[in-house]
Order: sequence, then C-alpha cells, then structure tokens
Amino acid sequence: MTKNDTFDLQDFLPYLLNQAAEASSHEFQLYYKGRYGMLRTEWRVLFHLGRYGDMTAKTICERASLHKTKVSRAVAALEEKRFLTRSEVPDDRRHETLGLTRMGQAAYADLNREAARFDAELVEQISENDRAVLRRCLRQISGL
Amino acid sequence: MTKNDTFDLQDFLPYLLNQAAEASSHEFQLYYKGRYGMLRTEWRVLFHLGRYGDMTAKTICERASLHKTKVSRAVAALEEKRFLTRSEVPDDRRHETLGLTRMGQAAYADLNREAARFDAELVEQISENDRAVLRRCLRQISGL
DNA sequence: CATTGTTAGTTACAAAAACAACTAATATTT
DNA sequence: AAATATTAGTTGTTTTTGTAACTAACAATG
Repeated sequence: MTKNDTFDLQDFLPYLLNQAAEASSHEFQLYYKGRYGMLRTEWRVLFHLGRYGDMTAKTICERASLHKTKVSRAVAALEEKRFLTRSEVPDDRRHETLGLTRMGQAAYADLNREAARFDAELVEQISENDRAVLRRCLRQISGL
Repeated sequence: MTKNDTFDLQDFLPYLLNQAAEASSHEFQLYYKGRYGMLRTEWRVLFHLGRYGDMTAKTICERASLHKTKVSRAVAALEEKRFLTRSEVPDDRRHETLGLTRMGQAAYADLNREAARFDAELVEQISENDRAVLRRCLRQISGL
C-alpha cells in the first residue's frame, strides 16, 4: 500500500473532470433550482426548445443525448409549470411537437443570460489560449 | 426565439465538463460495478485507503470532498464486502480508523491498475501539450 | 389484410443520492 | 461539575435516477 509507482486520483482524468463539472455546475444549479424549481434535465429541455425552436421529444433526446424517460419526465414537469405546451402532429399521432409558452420563453431568456454570465465568470480565470484547448479537449473526450 | 446573439449550450463550460465527465467515467464505472459491485463513492473510499493508508472516515470526507453520509454508507458496504475493517482509536471512541483487508488491497491494486489503463487510453488522444493545459484548467475550475 | 416489427412516449418499480434528524462521545462554558 | 456545544458517524425519509416493461400509433412483410 501507499506505493509510489501507482498513479494518483488527482491525475485521473475522469476524477478531475467530475470534480470540475460539479464545481462549475453548482452555482448555476442553485439559480435555476431556486428561481424556477427546475432540475438539470428540465433546464436542458427548456434550453433546446428556446434555442433551437419547437421540436419533438425524440429530437431533444438525440440533440441533448438524454434518455427518453428523462425527457418525458422533464417535459411533464415543464408542462405543469406552464413553460411548454404540446401540439399534435396531424400526420403522425405518435409524437407531438413541443413549444415554449411566453412564460417558458421568458424563463429561457433569463436562464440563458445567467448561463452566459456564469460562463464568462468561469472562463475569465483561464487564459485566451487555454480556453480553446480546454473546449477542444472536452469535446474530444465527450466523443462529439 | 432562436436568437443568434445568445450563446450556445455547446459552449457552456459546465455543460461540456459534465458531458466529458460522464463519457470518460462510464467505461471504468462498468468495470468496478461489474467486477466488485461497487458504487462510485465506494471506489473513492477504497482508493483513498489504498493510496494514502489507514485513516478515519472524517479524513476521507475532507480529502475526497464527500459528504459524511455518503462515506458512512460506502464504508458499511465495503465492510460487508470484507474489503475493510474498523479499529477503535483508544483515546477517542467517537471515531475509528479504517483499513483495508488483504482482499481490499487486492481490489485496490486491481482497480488502480485499471484506472491507470483507462486514463492512458483517454489521454492518448490528446497531445502532450494539451494534456498539461487540460489538467491545469480542470484543477483551477475545481478550486483546488 | 393479418401478423410481426418499429417508433414515440409513458409508467412502474428498483437503485442511488440528497437532506434532515438523530446518537454517542468528547469539549467547552458557566 | 452541570449545562451546553461540538464532533464523528449513523439512520430515516424524501427526491431523483435508472432500468425495464408497457401502450398506442404506424410501417413492413408475407
């Protein structure tokens, strides 16, 4: 035990990534949870609809790489908060198009603004050059 | 909606970090879950004891930045798997020193080896220079 | 055109995480 | 030294997640 030829947890990339992810998400999470009682998935769904316009749940699953049950629940929660509405697609009654209500759009606008603010704050500590490297590496690791 | 002056989720650092964290952890998680039936917290506790030697639950909490309830349950689970034992501290009966059993040490050695392997695989895709930048940025974001 | 297969989404149940309340032991204060 | 506070850890309850099974609508095949 306590060998020195073994590598350290502090160098294990998944660990570092998890720590950084948690630390960086925490403050923003408090914001959307505190202000809108939203969960992370709900925020992501809201974001996709707000940013890219109306779409079906399936499309959100694909674009956000979220499981359909998660999206299903998030949609139900957002609907109950009156942030989105469903509308039937005439030629295929299996799926519905989701769209934000005025309230949903307002929440999206607010959260997007806040997200940008948080991001700017985070990125501020990192040099211009490092930011690019960081984003590139993260995308690569994510398999995007 | 669908404004272009708003920033994109793909650029939001917490999002990128979460995606990368999830993607990078997944395979290793399957390994320790499949082979030892361990949860993430259990692995972390095991790791700390294996890497840094015997210590109390409180110390693990601090070093691993884990909540005491999580550690408490992980310790109980590891104890049941016969990976660790508790021994009383004579002068203060509130806490106990935790130490790995032979089995626990074997599991640690194995997992540490695998972790190193996974890490090497991940890091392989990233240029020598970028690795250093990445690790530095992650530590900074984590507030370490 | 009936059977089988697929797709979109929901629901039910089990596993895990989060949070709060609780013991028991030791320290501190008055 | 009795009362109060603090520390280490556990237990209980509630949320949230994950997984699998299920509908309902449509598509494809024979």
